[in-house]
Amino acid sequence: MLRKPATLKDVAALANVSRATAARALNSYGYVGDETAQKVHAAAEKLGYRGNRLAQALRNGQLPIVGCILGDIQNPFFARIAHDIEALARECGYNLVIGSSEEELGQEVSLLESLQSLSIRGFIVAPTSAESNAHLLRLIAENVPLVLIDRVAEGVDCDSVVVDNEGGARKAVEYLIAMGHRRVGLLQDDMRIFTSRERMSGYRAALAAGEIAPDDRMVSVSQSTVDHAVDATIRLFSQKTPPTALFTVDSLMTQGALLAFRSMGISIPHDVSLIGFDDFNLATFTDPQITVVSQPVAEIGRAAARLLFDRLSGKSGQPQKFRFETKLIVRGSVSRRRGV
Amino acid sequence: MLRKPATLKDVAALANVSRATAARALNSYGYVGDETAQKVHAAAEKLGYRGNRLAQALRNGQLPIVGCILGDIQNPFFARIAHDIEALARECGYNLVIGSSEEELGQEVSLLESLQSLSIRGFIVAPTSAESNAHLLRLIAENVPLVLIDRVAEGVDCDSVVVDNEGGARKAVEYLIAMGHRRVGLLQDDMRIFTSRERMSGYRAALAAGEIAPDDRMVSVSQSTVDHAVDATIRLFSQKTPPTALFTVDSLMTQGALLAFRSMGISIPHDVSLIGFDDFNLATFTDPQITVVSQPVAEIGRAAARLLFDRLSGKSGQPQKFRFETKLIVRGSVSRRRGV
DNA sequence: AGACAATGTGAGATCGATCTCACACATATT
DNA sequence: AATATGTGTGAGATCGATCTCACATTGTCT
Repeated sequence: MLRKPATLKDVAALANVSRATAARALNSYGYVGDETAQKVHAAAEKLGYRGNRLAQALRNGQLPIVGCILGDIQNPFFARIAHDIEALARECGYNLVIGSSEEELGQEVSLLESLQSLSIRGFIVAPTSAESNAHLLRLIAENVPLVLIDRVAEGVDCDSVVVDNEGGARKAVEYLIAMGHRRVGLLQDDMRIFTSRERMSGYRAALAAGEIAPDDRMVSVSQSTVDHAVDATIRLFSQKTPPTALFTVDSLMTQGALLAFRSMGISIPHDVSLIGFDDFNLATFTDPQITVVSQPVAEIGRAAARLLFDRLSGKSGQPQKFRFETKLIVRGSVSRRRGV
Repeated sequence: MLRKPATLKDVAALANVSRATAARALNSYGYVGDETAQKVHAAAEKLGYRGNRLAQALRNGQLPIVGCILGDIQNPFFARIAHDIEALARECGYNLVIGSSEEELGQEVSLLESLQSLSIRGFIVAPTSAESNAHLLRLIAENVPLVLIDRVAEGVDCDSVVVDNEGGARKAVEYLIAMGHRRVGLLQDDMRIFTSRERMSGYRAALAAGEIAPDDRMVSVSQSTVDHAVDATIRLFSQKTPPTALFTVDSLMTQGALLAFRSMGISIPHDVSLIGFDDFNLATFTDPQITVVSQPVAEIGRAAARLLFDRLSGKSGQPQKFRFETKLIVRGSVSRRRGV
C-alpha cells in the first residue's frame, strides 16, 4: 500500500497549471496570479505535498546537512558538543549527520568521503590525527567549509575551536608540584591526538619549571575508554616506585583511574593525588570530590557551529581560530606531600 | 579556487566514451570491453571521481541514510544507543542523521518531516508522546521503515525495542516496601512519555500490592534534566511529611535527587532510601553506591538497528516487538525502615 | 491607434547518475 | 546464404525541483 509522496507535478496537475507556475506559487517568486496561487496552495495542501529536498539539493548543488565527525559520542564532552551543534543546526534549517571516528584515521577519512559525496555543505571535525591530514586539506582545496573542534591539525588552515590544553595541563601539574609531588604520573591517550600532545607538553613544561626530570615510567598510554584506562592505571601503579600524584587527560580516563584505585585499595588523596582534565558529572559526587581542569564545554560546540554557519552564509575572510581558557577547579583530590 | 567535483560526464569525456558506457564500466554491469573499462577506470582515477550520492539517490528514490530521533543525546542512555546505531549503520554503508526532539512533540514532528523530505530510508525514533502519533502513523502508511526505541506509541504497529519498565519499577518499589517504607516518593518526567507512564504504573502496582494508598503528594514531576530534578526533589522533600524513600525514573533525575539531598543535608540511606531507574557511571562512585534498576543498554541500540536494517534489506512480515528484562541491582542506597 | 511596459503562464533545459532501448558488428547455427 | 545469438556502444528518458526564456494578455501612455 505504498503511496509515493506527492511531487510538484502532481500538484501542478491537480491545480491545472504547469510545473513552473506551481513552483512559483509555492516558493513565491516571479509573477503568479492570486487565484492561481490559491489553487496551487490548495492542491499542495490536499496532496500533502512536501518538496523533495534531494531534488532541490541536486539542482542547487548543496544539501542542507552538516556533517560532524567526533571521536565518540559516548564521551560526555563530545555528547554535549554534538547536542549544541544539532540545536543550532536545527535553528538554521539544517540537519546534522553524526559520525564516530572511534579515533581511527581510516574511519575518519572514509566517513568524510562518504559524506562529501552527499554534497554535504560543511563539516565540523575533531581530527583523529594531528599529522595525517591530506583528507582535510582536500576539503579546503575544494572550498568546503570546515571547522576543526577540540583539536587542530598541522598545516590545516581553517576555522577552529580549541581550548588551552597546554596551559590547563601545566596549571594542573604545577599545582601538584607546588603541593610537594615530584613523581607525577600522566595517563594519556594516543599521541597522534592533538589534545594529547598539547596536554603532554603542558605536563612536560610544568615538570621542567619544577626542575623535575621527565621519566617515562611515570607515563601510561591507553585508549580513551574507562576499561582501558583502568588497565593503564593499574600498570602505572604496580611499579616499585609508583607516582604520588596522577594527571589524567580526559574524563573517561579519570573514571578509569578512580576505578583502578578503588580496586587496588589506593585511597585518594591519602595515597595518591589526582587531577583530571575536563570536568564531569561524577567529579562532585565522589568522596573526596575530584579536582579538575575544566573547559567551557557549553561554548565550544556553539562557537564551532556559529563559525560553520557563518561560512555557509557566505562570510569569507581569514580563518578564525578560537582558543578558550581552561580553569583549575580545586576540590579535594589533591593533598600535600610531606617528606618523601 | 573552487574546483567542482568530477562528474560521470567528465570521466566519460576523458575516456572518450558515452556516459552510459562509463557507468557500466564503473558499476560493472552489462557488457563493456576490457580495454574500454580500463580507460574509464583510469579516467575516473585521474579525475578523482566520486559518484554523487545525491543524484543516485534521486534516481533510485532512496538515500542511504537512516534518521534517529531521540530525546537528548546528552543522556548517557541515549548516547550509548546513538553510538551503537551509528556503528551498525556504518557497517551497512549507511550514514546516520541524529535529531534531538528535546522531548517536544512539535520538534519531533518537524524533524521527521524534514528528514522524510530527504528521502531518508528509515527511522529509529524514541517518541516524545505515547498518544500523539499521527506523524508516526503516516510514516507507516507510506511504508517507511520505522523502529520505535525505548518507548512505543499507542496504536502504532511497527518494530519496537523497549524494556520492561513496569516490571522494573515494580521490583524497585516492592523492594522499598519490603524494606519497611510506606511513604515512597516518585520522581518522574512528563506523563506523555511512554516510559514515564509505564514506570508510574509499576510504582502504582507495587503500592497496591503493599496495600498502600497512592498519594499525589508523594509524586513530583519534572523535565528530565539534572537541574529540574533538583528542584522537583526539593519540592517533594520540603513537605511536612516527606517520603522516606524515593524512586527516580531515569539517571539524570537520580543525579538531580542526589544533588538535592546533599544541598538539603539529607543523607542516604540514613534519612532517605533511593532507587534509580537506569544504571549509570556515577552510581558506583557515590558513598553509598546507588541501588538501581538496570536495563541492557548495550543491546537496545543494536537490536533496534538490526530490526531497521532487516526491513531495509527487504524483510517483511509482522512487526517485531522486543521487550528486554530489567534487573534490580542492590547496592547501598536503601536501608530498612523501622517503626515510623 | 500604436508602442511599450507590467503581469501571468508554459515549454524545455538543467543538476548527475542510471537504465532502457536501439543499433552496430561479430560469431555461431541451420 | 540466411538467420540467430552474443557482445559492445551511444542516444535519450528518467528521477523532482527550479530557472530561463519565450509567448500571451492586459493595461497605460503618447
